Amino acid sequence: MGGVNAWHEHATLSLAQEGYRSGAARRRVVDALARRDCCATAQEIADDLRDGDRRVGIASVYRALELLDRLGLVHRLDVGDGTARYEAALAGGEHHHHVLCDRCGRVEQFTDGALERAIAALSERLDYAIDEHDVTLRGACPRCRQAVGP
Amino acid sequence: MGGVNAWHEHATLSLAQEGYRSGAARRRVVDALARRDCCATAQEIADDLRDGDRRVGIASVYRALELLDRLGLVHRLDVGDGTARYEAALAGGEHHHHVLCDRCGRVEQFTDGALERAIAALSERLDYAIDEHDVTLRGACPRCRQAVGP
DNA sequence: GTGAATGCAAACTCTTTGCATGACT
DNA sequence: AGTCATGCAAAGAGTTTGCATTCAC
Repeated sequence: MGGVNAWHEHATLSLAQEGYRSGAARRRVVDALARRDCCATAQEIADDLRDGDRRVGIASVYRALELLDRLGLVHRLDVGDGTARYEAALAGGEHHHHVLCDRCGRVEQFTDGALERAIAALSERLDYAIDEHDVTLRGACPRCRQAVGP
Repeated sequence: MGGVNAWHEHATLSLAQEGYRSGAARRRVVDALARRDCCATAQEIADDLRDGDRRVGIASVYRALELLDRLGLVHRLDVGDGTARYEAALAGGEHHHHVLCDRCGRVEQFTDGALERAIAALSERLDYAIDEHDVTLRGACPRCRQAVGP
């Protein structure tokens, strides 16, 4: 728990240690990511940061996200709708995967130990030096399932 | 084996049965997909089909792929580079997943029974009615691994 | 004061759509 | 012959880049 707040601190510290200056845009993008518990698109983050007349340019959001991704502080993921999503990368390899409702487009997260173990074992037998993995499940979410049936 | 040739026949038949006319563009896209053993982008397929002066418009490639995807004859996948890839969807749920080299961009396939079992078990316990899943691994491929080290 | 960070707008890439022409049944 | 499929070109959507201004150090 409290991983998200810890992430905020970790991200801020990492940026400073890498010699990046603390501008308003990037700071607010980090804030927005820390508040979220799951992934968000660049546009969602930009919208989230609109506060009256104050707004962060979408280009700055993309630039901040690209930097954070390069430093390993966020994960970029693509659920197949042509729009990238980003989320805080918790330290210690702690991570989750995603379920996408193929009817309403909702994205949720899940974790599964057996899945992680299967992927770890699998990674051993491939010739690749695996350092990342994504799993995306697709199906009707409880709400849509009820509305139309399986 | 010979699943790919079987797929060609299956796809052609399905399209006819659904009442779609057999135009040159779509027929050639099906040919190209049947020849491939792994995923390809729309552009790669279009390039593959350039034969001297004969060429298939990129719009027709996209239209064919979209139709095939809608009929469940191809799978669309996104490895995170912002470009969709497509591959023949073999009948009987037989499928594979992908490893992406994060240095040279090469994409290869793999299959893993334990992984499939873990996903099946996991699907049972989620509230979603899961009907699809993708797994993408990322890491240095053997060639890049040798060139720079792990 | 210097150089990085930001915002705007233009450029770019991938994908989709409109429409006239050509092809299949 | 009638209608669907195709190709071209233009439109869209998401993302990146150029450049002048502002801000952090």
